[in-house]
Amino acid sequence: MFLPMDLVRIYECLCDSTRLRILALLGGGPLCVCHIQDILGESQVKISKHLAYLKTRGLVESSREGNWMMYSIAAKPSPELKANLACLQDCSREDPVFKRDSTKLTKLRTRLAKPACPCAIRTAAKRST
Amino acid sequence: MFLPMDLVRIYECLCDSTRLRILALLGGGPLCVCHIQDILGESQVKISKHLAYLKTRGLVESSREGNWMMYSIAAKPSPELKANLACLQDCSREDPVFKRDSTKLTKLRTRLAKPACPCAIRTAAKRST
DNA sequence: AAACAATATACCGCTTGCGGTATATGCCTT
DNA sequence: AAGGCATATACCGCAAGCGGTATATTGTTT
Repeated sequence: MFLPMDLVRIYECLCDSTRLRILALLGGGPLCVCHIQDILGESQVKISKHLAYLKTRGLVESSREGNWMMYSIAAKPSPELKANLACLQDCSREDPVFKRDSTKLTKLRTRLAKPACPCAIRTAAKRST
Repeated sequence: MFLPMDLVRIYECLCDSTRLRILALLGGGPLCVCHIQDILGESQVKISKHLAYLKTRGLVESSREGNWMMYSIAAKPSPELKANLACLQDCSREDPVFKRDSTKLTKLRTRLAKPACPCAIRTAAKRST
């Protein structure tokens, strides 16, 4: 009665569209919170809380980088997690929302020579005014 | 913002252990409610409600067979559903709970020459006393 | 038509999730 | 040390899920 729980925990993480989008993004490598926030166009709290949710369930890890928090897919995913993330990447390939997100991400990445934070950009913009 | 919904709907179905077990069982072919009920050892209401849940979201279909209701995986599953069910079957291969369920199922199947309902057996047992 | 068997639904209480506003924390710059 | 930026947490209200008891529904048997 108790071992499908690992799987259930995973699926609980997957049954929210914001979290799906986050995971799809992180599939492409680590990101800081404000990156995610910018790409998804959602509030800071919302993103932060979903990240916390994912973290407590072990799908995601975080590390501080100065002022920013970098989030990434768990370094040592369980076989089930691995399988399901692969499945997600596969399913999301066709979807307009996921595609838009990933386009936004690549744009962001090219716009920034080094993978700095968009916050840096926002700050720069403010200063130049 | 709206198309990952198909995926979300699927994952919502997968994030309960009872539903996972049901889906894993149905992966092996159609079953009537009392089969499922017997194998999982859960109450009638519980099983029935989870089946209804799965049905409204299109993961599962039902057809009446005399007194029984036969449930089966959707005949024309979306690619996402197909992928995720395959993933589930894969993940469940190792799990003790799923294994126990499927063993119970094969026992049931061999015990019954034809795939009749366990209810028939229960009834017969009652009558013979 | 009456009783029964298999399944579904109504209602209830409890818990969890979700998103929002307000506020706290931690690091960095000046 | 003071202010600012990025992020996290507390609290709240609302909606949804889950499992239970009681009851309804539908088909079958006698």
